[in-house]
Amino acid sequence: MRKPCCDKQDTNKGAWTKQEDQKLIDYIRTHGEGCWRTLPKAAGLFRCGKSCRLRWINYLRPDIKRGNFAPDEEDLIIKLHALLGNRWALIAGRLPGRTDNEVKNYWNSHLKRKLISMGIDPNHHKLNQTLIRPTQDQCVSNPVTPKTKTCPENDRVSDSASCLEDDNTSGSDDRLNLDLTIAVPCPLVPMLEEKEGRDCKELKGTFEDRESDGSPTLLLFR
DNA sequence: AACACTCTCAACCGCTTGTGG
DNA sequence: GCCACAAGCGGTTGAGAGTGT
Repeated sequence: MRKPCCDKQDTNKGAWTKQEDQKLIDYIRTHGEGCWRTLPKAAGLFRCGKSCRLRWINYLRPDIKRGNFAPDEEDLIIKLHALLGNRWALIAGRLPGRTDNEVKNYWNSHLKRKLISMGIDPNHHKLNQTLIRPTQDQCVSNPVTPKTKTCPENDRVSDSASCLEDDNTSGSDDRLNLDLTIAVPCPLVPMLEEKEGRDCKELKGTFEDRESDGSPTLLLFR
């Protein structure tokens, strides 16, 4: 039988108070992240270490990007989900400033439903046979760049689905190579541009499975 | 205004994975 | 290789906010 991660009798549960948040922030600022098991006691918190870790990672970390997901982020999540499944931490790792919890919640509350409403199976990212696809009148494909369909409701998602369909039919190549277009978060653009010495507002990327752990690496290029 | 219902998201729980002895 | 422990992850829950009637 596994030992509980903390003495449940002495721990607070539920929503965090401002004071608790401040204690955690102050402690981590001084001592850094790590050793979550001993942190609560050291920081004077009556919380279990896991709870502290979660609070920090999902809410208090200074680099967290809050607010609505951009269409580009939505698109990327859908593509990554098709690629990786429910591996939220991996997906979140490709979205700067987003946490696994946030991505998971957004998927469950928005994207999943969106795909379903469009007749796409969110688990397998395949079009249901019964789907009534938008007519030419409703959804005009750009003959030059299929990625820029103009469709009411949302085009990017349908685009993701169609692109994934293509991916699925392209055989069982082990090497992942998704052609993606992502928007770089605004605060990062100047940094990137300085580093790259060029306009980086829109970059193209591809995933390549070239790391020993098998996780795909996002390579940016133009 | 009051109630019911739905939605969102922070937080919890339990399992898995990684690491050091 | 085995064990114990800590950290990480994904599924699930529930409180509170929002919306409809």
